[in-house]
Amino acid sequence: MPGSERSVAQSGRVTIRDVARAAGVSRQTVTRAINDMSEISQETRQRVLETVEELGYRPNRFAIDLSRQRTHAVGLIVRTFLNPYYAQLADAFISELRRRDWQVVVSTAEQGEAEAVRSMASQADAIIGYFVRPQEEFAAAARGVPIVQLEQRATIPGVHSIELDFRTGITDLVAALRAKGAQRFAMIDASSADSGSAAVGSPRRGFFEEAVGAPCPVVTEPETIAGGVNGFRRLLAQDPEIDTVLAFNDLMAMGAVQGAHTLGVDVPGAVRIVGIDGISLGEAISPTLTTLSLETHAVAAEAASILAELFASEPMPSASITRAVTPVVLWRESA
Amino acid sequence: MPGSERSVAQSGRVTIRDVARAAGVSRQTVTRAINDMSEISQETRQRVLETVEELGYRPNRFAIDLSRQRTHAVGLIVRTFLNPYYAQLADAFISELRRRDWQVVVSTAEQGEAEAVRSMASQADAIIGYFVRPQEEFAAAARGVPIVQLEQRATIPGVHSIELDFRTGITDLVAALRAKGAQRFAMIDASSADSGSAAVGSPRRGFFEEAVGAPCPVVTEPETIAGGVNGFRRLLAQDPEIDTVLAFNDLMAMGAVQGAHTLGVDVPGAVRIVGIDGISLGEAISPTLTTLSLETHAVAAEAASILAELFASEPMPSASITRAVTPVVLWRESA
DNA sequence: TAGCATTACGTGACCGGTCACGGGAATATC
DNA sequence: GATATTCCCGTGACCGGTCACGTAATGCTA
Repeated sequence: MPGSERSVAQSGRVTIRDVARAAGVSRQTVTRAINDMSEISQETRQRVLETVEELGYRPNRFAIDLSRQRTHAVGLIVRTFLNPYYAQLADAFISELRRRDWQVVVSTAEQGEAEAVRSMASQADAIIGYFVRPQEEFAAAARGVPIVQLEQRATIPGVHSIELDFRTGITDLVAALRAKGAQRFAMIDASSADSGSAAVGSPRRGFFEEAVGAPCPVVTEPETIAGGVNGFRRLLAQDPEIDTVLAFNDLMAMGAVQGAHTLGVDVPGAVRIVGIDGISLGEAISPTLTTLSLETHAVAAEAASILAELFASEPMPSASITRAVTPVVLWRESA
Repeated sequence: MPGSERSVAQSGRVTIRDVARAAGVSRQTVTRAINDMSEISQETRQRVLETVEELGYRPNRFAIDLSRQRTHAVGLIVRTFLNPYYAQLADAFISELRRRDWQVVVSTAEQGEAEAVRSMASQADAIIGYFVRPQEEFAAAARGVPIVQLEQRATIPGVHSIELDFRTGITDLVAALRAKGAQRFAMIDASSADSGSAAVGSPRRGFFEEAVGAPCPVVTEPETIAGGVNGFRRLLAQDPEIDTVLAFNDLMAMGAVQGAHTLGVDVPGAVRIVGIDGISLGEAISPTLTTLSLETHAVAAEAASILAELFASEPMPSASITRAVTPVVLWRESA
């Protein structure tokens, strides 16, 4: 006769004790049955499992995580899901993190990045985020929770990063474009509405000008379709001879294609248009969009591996870990 | 002299006991300080808070949730983030659920809906999902965790739903289209690749034919841009006189617009094209896409309110709760 | 038949917080 | 001066699991 647990008959949820009592065994034996452990006979396991089914027992995940001291919730912060690039990024992360059996908690940075980090820090064991404001602003809000920053290189201890090697990607792109006959380059840059410094222009622009090697027309627009339309119009007004336009991202590039269409400019016949991102929607327009793909799956895989390393090492290393991913050109019709 | 806690000097994390010891107070006093409770003096609170900062103490969320018996993780399952509609839906849910301080755990149903529900059930207190397979298939996998099903009405106990009133929405749409001169309707329906029954056609199609009142050309294509392109081509080949085309969703409608453009058919001059979804990207093409908006924000708000009701009532009601949301036409350029 | 594994199970302690109490000291009330 | 009240603060129990042990029963060997 097994010792009897002090019964509780608690209202509401059925606990492991209820199952143990009903099956006439101890809590530990129930644990062994549901977790498929050894040191239990086939018959007992069977009986316990049936009892579990009968009572509709569902283990409390908080209790499990608490006692196992295990951690597996990763927070993902992006700017908005309305830009398909971030949606695609999230999609890549979800499948990558799911593979490792990690929970993915998502949030957007609409209320501010520091605020998003702060609230995420109490819910997740690590934070992966796409931030535009300087590291210092949100790093403190993490209160010790490690952050993996996307795109830009991190330098603060505790903040790691997946760096996108735009220099190589854009240099390759320009070279390939030249080989196809491009001569007069131009760019539609994003207005750094909330990016750190003002009039300096984006890094993408810097590498672009560096690769082109000569000063070329650049206009600045908001990161939207409409911005792309406008940008293209302004560029053409500024220099009617341009034959190749790089846009800050795919959304703006799609706008540029639309703008060209409206103005009766043939793409890619008269002007080649290239975006940056690699969203699958680039195939939705005509001509389909040639773009510098940011390789979301590779980024997700690298970020996950950094996290795995972080979780495994004890204590957490304080130095910044950085991995680089190089964008590659996705040749479609617009260039 | 306060009684001294049995010290542990555990490796790794700093716990509430460490803070208590360092500040020379009890655990309860630390709790009072960090949770901004009463029954504590200003000076003590200050001192404890400083100690917290000093030690970098961060409360363990599992322990909190376990002892508070509080629950606030909502799982969101969509088919894929690659379709902007689902991304937009997720965006709406994230901001709605964040407002209520609920955690949002996301997952896609790429590995099958039942499997997604099963793994979500152990991580979340409720599941919101967009499912295409019959309720019976995934309802069991939830093991008692309440589900809110989107779009289709649920009938199984424990499965609630936000129903989209397509009958009203589509009837209104067709009437308005008629008022604008539409006479010969046609539709590009989605092939029910993984939807329950085969040759019957989608509910959207049913309501459309009901509203049109007469048999009209319908072709079936996969739910992609390419499907839309193809569908438009086939429709025109089948009946060159059609003047209004409804597509199953916005992605397909965008494909149809592109197909029309390729065939040299003027939109909306010769043929009006209307989608269903209301994605913001519909403004990205030219002409911009007229569409039946599925009101993602309203859907998110209703689903959240069902959840709030569910969490509040004790025990959880077993009957199905259903709220309806009526789609509204978003008039843009293509119709 | 003593000696030793092996199998199958049970018990106390613990994870890190919170809650319901209880109690001492200072001030107020009669 | 005795009692009541208020303000602070501490202690034990508990949330629901898991882990490290302990132990009884059985089988096998010497």
